[in-house]
Amino acid sequence: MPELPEIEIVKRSLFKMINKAKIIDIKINNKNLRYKIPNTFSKNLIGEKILRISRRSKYLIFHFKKKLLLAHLGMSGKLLLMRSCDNTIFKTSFYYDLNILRNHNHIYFILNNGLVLIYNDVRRFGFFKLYNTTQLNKIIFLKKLGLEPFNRTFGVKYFKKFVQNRKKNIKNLLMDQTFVSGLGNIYVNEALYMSKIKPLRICKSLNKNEMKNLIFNIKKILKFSISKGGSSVRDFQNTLGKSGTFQQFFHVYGQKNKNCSRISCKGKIKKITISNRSSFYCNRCQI
DNA sequence: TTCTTTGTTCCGGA
DNA sequence: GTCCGGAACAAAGA
Repeated sequence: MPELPEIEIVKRSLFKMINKAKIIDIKINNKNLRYKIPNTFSKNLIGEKILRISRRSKYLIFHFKKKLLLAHLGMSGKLLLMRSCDNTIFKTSFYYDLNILRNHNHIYFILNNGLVLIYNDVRRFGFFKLYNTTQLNKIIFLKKLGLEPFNRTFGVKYFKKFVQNRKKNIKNLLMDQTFVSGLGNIYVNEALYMSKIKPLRICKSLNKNEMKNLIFNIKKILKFSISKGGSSVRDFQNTLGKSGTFQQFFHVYGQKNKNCSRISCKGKIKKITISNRSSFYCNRCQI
């Protein structure tokens, strides 16, 4: 379930291993990802050198001389690197001890540095889209996004202005990618717990201190998770097949019926559904 | 067999 | 026109 920290981890491991590599071949096993991969995809990418890899929200961007490749991992997408052995790479010479089903390997990018970048996605909700431009502001997916959480402008002033006349609850506001981009269900639940705010609170009702604290905690929790290699709940693994450990630090997500981890609090963690998504909160310290 | 899970888009109602 | 949230999407595990 890749959210911002997980994508950041993937970006960093990719950068180390394949930045400046050239794509020399592409094999597509399944075109039917969230958007169908066009027939021209391989032809337009073969021969291109990866000049830079960046991240915006939960999107990965591969930069080429005159093109951009936008990638989204959806819910279960994984990018894996494998070492190729000469000319038999598609038969037997991939080696991996990961618990990953090979028939969910949808795309193989063969690189000139002896590595193969594999896109694996059980649910096929992820996508790749190639653009004939190097300008990020031409990409509609990115244009719609709100501020990055680490942006300095993401503060109380921005929050106040955005929630004016809004009736949304705070959980849904934080999930709204046009408000702040990169958070998903896990980090929203955890950030609200840290901030002692109940997920059902109407966003307008937060006072200035609560807003300030919540914004601070969002930045803090994302940074901490990145430092732990992200969370490995269900499907997430980084590009080298390593799992993150942030899930060891969850206080509410998946903790239904457990005692609140705040020493002075005698509350219990409740699970409710908000907009078809599970929400977890302490019934005592989150107000 | 049914429910749950994930992020995003689409669509209908207020 | 704007805002909001439910449904849909794929697939697997409980």
